[in-house]
Amino acid sequence: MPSLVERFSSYPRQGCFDEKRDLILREAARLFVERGVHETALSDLADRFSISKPALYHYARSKDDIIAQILHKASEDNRRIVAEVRQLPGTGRERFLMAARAYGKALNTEFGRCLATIQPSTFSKATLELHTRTHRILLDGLAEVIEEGIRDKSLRRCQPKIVVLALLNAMNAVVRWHRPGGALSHEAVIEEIIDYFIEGIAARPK
Amino acid sequence: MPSLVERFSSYPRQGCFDEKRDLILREAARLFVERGVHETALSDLADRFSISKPALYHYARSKDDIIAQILHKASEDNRRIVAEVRQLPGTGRERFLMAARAYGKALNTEFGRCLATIQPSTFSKATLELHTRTHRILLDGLAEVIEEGIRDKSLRRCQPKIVVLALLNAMNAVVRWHRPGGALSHEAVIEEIIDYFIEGIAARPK
DNA sequence: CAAACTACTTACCGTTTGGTAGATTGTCAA
DNA sequence: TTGACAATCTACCAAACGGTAAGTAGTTTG
Repeated sequence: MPSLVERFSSYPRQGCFDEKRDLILREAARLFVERGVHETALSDLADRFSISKPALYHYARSKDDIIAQILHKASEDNRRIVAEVRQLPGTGRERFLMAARAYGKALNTEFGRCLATIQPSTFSKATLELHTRTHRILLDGLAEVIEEGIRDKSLRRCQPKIVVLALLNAMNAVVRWHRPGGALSHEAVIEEIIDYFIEGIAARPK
Repeated sequence: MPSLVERFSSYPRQGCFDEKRDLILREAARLFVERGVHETALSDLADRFSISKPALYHYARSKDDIIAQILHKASEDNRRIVAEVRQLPGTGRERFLMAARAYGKALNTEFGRCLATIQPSTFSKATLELHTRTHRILLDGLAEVIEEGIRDKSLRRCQPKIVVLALLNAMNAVVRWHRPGGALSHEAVIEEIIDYFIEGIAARPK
């Protein structure tokens, strides 16, 4: 599979605006995860595609706009997860498992990894507000599923919001410490973590 | 209780070098957690104590040295936790609980919070190496306790390293999302999270 | 008192970085 | 062919920041 950079230069000079922007955003997300936002200069990003720094300003209004666009793409996945889990049949426990797996999968993309590792202190005020609002949707959506699990007795009594925050952050951190190529794949690690949590809040036979 | 800033100016002009440095490091740690490392200029830190920026260079050789000193103080706590848990009696499960609680307590200090939230991408190469090495000690120490719990049958079969990483990161994240003054204290939140994990990996009666 | 030292100060420097102005090149439609 | 537009370039700027040079109060010591 050709790298993002190779695919960029294979595009014609004109047209393909959306595709090129997507490649730039994905490479930016990769660099932000790898080195951090402040350690990634726009000239670094431009160099990766062998274009000049001002050329980036055709695809984004500012550095913060790059971040905002990345967050927007990533949070769309999260919105979708919440929307889908609402329509899923089954017990609260089963649906929570499905939602957690979906989140783990979305996490394993450039945008997902960036959303998981980026520090809100690097956001502008407007971007921070947007991020907070969309993050709330995910948290509330998942906590709701746990509450249903408690009601239908598939899960024990617990603090749904704390469970969700703990699980999401434990999964997010995988992006920081897990390096592919080892004994366990990203999916396997995610599955393990979900398993510990579900077991931890599962209803117990008396 | 007087703030760090107030305590600084109450000291005499001379003497009290160690105390003053400690206050500066703690305030730096607070700012790093609140705004991030790159968003905290040394002049910001100096302003908090109403001193000039070069005055800071009496207490640290560089900005990275400030970070390194903070990390050193925080990792001393972690070393102590590992050393103490090795000498503790009881099952693996009981000892893991104690170690996790001790970590949660150390987390609720300026240096602990900083260690938990700071991004390694902001470290210099030397500081990163130091951090990686001391972090390993904590991870290995805790994983070892879980392995003993599996052997003594107080814990079920699981992946000790993944459990430790998931738990520590779930706890670290509390620093980012928990705001004191709500319904639950820091300690209560930590206790909840530990409980989910211990239940998640506890041995089951057949 | 005077030397020596601690704990600062003001003024400054070099570098990096996000962002802009304005010219230029390639492409397509009329 | 030519006008219009998309895409990109070179050159540049202002601001911020880490860090340094050199000098100066206050304090202790002989």
